Amino acid sequence: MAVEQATGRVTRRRVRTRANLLDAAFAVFAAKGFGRVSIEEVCDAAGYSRGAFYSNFGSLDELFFALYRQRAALIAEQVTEALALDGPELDVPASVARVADVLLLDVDWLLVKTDFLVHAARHPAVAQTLLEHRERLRRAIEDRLARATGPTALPAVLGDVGGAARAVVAAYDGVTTQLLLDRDVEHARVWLGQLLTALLTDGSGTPERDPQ
Amino acid sequence: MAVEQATGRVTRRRVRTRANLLDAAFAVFAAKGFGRVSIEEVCDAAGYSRGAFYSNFGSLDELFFALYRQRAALIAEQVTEALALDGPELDVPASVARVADVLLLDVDWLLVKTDFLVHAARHPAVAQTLLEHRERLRRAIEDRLARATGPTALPAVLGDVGGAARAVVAAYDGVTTQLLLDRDVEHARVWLGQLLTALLTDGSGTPERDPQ
DNA sequence: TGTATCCGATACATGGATGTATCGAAAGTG
DNA sequence: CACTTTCGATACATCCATGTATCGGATACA
Repeated sequence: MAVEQATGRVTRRRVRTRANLLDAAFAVFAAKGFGRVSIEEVCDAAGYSRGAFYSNFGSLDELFFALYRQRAALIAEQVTEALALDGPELDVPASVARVADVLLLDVDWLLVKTDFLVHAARHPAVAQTLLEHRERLRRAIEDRLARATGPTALPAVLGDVGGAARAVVAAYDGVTTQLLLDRDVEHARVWLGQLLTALLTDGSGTPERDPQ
Repeated sequence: MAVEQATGRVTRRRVRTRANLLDAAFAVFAAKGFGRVSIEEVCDAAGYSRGAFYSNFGSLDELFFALYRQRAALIAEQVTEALALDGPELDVPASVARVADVLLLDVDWLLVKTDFLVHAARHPAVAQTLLEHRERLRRAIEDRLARATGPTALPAVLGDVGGAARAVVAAYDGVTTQLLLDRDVEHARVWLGQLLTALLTDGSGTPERDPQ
């Protein structure tokens, strides 16, 4: 079983093999999909035996969850970084381009993420975690939008800034779905750009601003 | 293996068991997810033994594919029907409401559909089929939009009517993703409505029309 | 460097899923 | 109502994945 050492030694070797297992798992999951992967396949890919696995994780589910957390945190960090590059002014096309680069670059990640989504959809506790993660992302977008636009700057049908932020997430999810099928990253990028521009502006191609 | 009888008798019993297997498969797949389901589970749910399965299908993949085709055709039919209820005038809220009823009503179907998506994402031949299916759906929406709006009636950022239709599909996919996690069908419906209204209009809340 | 602890490899037992071969029963055909 | 064909149940052999127990080598620490 997975060792929960509350106060044991923190072995250097352990964190290395754990990281290796996670990396290998990412590749294997991306290639074959969670649910079509055996523990042994992950171990083979990482160059370990199953003993190593059971010493670090209790089950494939646990590994999958850890993998998702690791990678999602990485992406979230990169998104935050990309948004921080903006000045106080919100340059929609530029922001979108940078964020889209981060979010749509790695199709393997999208595959694993979708696997995780459909897994979460059937496990309420996991779904809760994922919802909270999405909530944080949404809030980051919301803050960014609020910082640069006035209360009346967005199309009224979306409601407040929160609605706009949720629309951004929905657009991202929608583009992702198509991208998973056609694998055309470049097209997905420009398409996401168009979509977000349409959602965040009045249709003239530039975002509405406060009446000065 | 699955019997391919080019010119045999068309047994009545056969079609019945096949249909029963498909129905049972839908329930089991929705509950546990493709990839976590064994052939025997499907047979148990349907009240047959594995002999019946192998007499009708060659593999779980084959059954899954048949299941998707069956249900997708059903949904497509209902969508077409819902769109046909419109008069020549395009009443965006009304159309959206009817179509959303069809598309978002059954969370079980969304689960199976997403399973199929992620399966297709890793099997190019399957992806091709799914892309073609989506293409047909998109075209139906496009026709419907073109019938009721003029060339300049939609926000310019989306490009032509084709772009608008793709935006509709993307919005649907995006809302679906969220719905899978929070399971709030009612909220998803109004949310999809808002989103589509925002995409298909100039932001005033009513669709643009040809200048008369 | 000694040594106590930890980590991961190996071997084993078990359960479950798969595919096939065979046979009795059901359903279509004349 | 024969009787031929098809369908699906049962039994069997095989394989693969899982989880656990054990043990030797690696690692941290004094």
